[in-house]
Amino acid sequence: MGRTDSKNYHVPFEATLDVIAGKWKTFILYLLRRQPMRTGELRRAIPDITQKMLTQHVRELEADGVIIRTVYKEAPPRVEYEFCEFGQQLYPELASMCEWGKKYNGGVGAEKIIKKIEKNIYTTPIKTSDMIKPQRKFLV
Amino acid sequence: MGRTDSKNYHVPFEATLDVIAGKWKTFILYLLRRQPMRTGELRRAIPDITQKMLTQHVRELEADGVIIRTVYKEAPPRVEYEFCEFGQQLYPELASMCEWGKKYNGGVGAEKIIKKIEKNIYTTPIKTSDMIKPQRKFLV
DNA sequence: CGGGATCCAGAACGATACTG
DNA sequence: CAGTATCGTTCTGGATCCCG
Repeated sequence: MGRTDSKNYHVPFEATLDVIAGKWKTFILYLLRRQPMRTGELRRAIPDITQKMLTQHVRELEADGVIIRTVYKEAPPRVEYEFCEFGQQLYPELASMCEWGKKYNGGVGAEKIIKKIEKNIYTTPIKTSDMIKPQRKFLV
Repeated sequence: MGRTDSKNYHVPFEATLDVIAGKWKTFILYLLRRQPMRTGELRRAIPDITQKMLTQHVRELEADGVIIRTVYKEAPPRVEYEFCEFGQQLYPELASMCEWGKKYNGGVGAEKIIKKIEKNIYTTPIKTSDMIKPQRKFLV
């Protein structure tokens, strides 16, 4: 994201996704979760990220109120990034997503169910009368 | 996403994001959280979504092992989508993200911290000696 | 009714060169 | 060291038309 727009969301967690989605944002947030880091540290820690993308993503996270950027008036210039208080409230969400991500593991965790889909669903349509649809819930 | 690639993730929750990110995926998952729905129901429930995008997103979620697609051999054709067991394990993650999303609320929740950034950080660089850097943690 | 195929616009991302 | 500017590429999403 990056503020300026102010979108309308239809779903509660749409906003959350909008803030943390981006090719390198996950990595950046992950690295900053324990301690502040300066620009160069982040760049070296993230393989293949370019200076441009690092700056861009880190600025968007700042604009969204997740991290804080501190400029030290020194020579050579020094800039540090760290989670701010509002951003730290994301920790439970991130931790929670870690759990599922590990199960999924690039599709490995989903293999079983995918196989099941291929074998059963497409070849053997289920009769309506056979279907059980338990009510589910997970919250607002 | 949509399987076929098998990416390498550097961060545990990168995979989770990859699966649920997409312009309409949040909405689709949100609608399916309580009961199965057929294609037309989803399309009518999601304003402005096109047939193409609905099919595409729903198929990717299926390929990622999150939802199941059931085809009923009837006339006219009837197709239903619902969370599968593996996908249901995402519920806590989604619920968790709802919480932060509500606080954020399109930037409103972040307003305070943004104001603080604009006022303090840019104009008054903090002396290194003044900075307190508590160790943080949120999990692997 | 549900969905495939095409073509296209715009956003996201990347390579490179340059600045205080 | 950190960041800006420009340009090119790639990828996502959308319009439109057609099919069983």
